[in-house]
Amino acid sequence: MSGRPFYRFINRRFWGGFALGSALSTSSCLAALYLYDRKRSEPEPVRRSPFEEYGFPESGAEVRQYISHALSYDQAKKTPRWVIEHLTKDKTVGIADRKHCRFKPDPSIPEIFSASNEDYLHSGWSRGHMAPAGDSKYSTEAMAETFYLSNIVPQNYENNAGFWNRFEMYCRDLTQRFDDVWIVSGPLILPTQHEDGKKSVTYQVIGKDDVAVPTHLYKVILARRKPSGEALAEGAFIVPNTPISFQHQLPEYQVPLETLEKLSGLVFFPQVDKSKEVKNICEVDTCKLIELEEFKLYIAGRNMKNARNLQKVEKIMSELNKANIKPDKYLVELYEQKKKELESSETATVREERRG
DNA sequence: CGGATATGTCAA
DNA sequence: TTGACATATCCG
Repeated sequence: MSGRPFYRFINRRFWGGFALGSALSTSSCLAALYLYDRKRSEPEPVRRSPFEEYGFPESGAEVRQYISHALSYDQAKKTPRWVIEHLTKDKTVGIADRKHCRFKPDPSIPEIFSASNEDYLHSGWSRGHMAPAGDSKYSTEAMAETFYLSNIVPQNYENNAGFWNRFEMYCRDLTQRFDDVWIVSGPLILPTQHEDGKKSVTYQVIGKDDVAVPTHLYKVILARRKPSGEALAEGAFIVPNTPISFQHQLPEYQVPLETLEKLSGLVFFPQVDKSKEVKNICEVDTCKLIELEEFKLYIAGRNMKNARNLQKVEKIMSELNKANIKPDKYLVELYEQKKKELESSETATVREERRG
């Protein structure tokens, strides 16, 4: 159950009527305005959610809640302002599969404020998740909701598949060492300085809906170990929306939380008691993303599982060899297994063809 | 894991 | 004929 708040519906009817000089009487307009104002001064309380423990980045703002995440939406930019998720170990495992998911407009957002898939098609930008699909493997419904375009921003392909992807993997891996991990992700459009020293904010927009292309993406991480009473671990990161090579390390992009708050206009985790000690996640944990070799092996493993013929299988191995990467035990086992599987099925089809 | 794109199916 | 949806193939 969601949809647009009643006051906004009234508001749009009112202004529509006003512009047309239409049948709406003065009194009904005033009544509409009264309802609008009254509704604004008494906002509906948001549904209780596990995210409230340490507060949303904006209080009093309209918050959309899903199974696995919640977000605040920017109706002009057609992207989220921020997306918050509560990540635990058990949410990252399960049978939900992104191959069965599709990007689609969020049904709870009015069409005129929504991006569409066409906006992204051939735009030169990929559809980048803020709450990652891979964080919701425990639930097909939750994963499907991460594909709503309200959770998506235009993102550089290479950044999305590379550095940001590895960043997300690191966040998931945090659940191996912390019981609760809260993550806020979102886009930033930062000013640029020109040759004359003047600064301005400019950004590309794509598609008929003018979806705003962010210059940067951010993540704020808050992590907690449960029984210990140990200090919370926190980190804020600002990552440019451009290709980032494997030579760059995550801590290069860490900023003081206050810096990100100033740039974004948001207060993150307002209910965290700042008088208590809060530690830097990069000091308490590694902040180390997986490296080139491990990453390529991982990709090769995925491709190996999906391989449909022997030619593909051999190609995966030869390309690793070309990149001078030695297959690990896991991949070799996968390779042998796949080869056996495909050989038997191919001889079976040959037999069938002879019969037919 | 993160994506794009081309083509096919089926019902309105 | 079109749009929603699925499948196949490609890439890092």
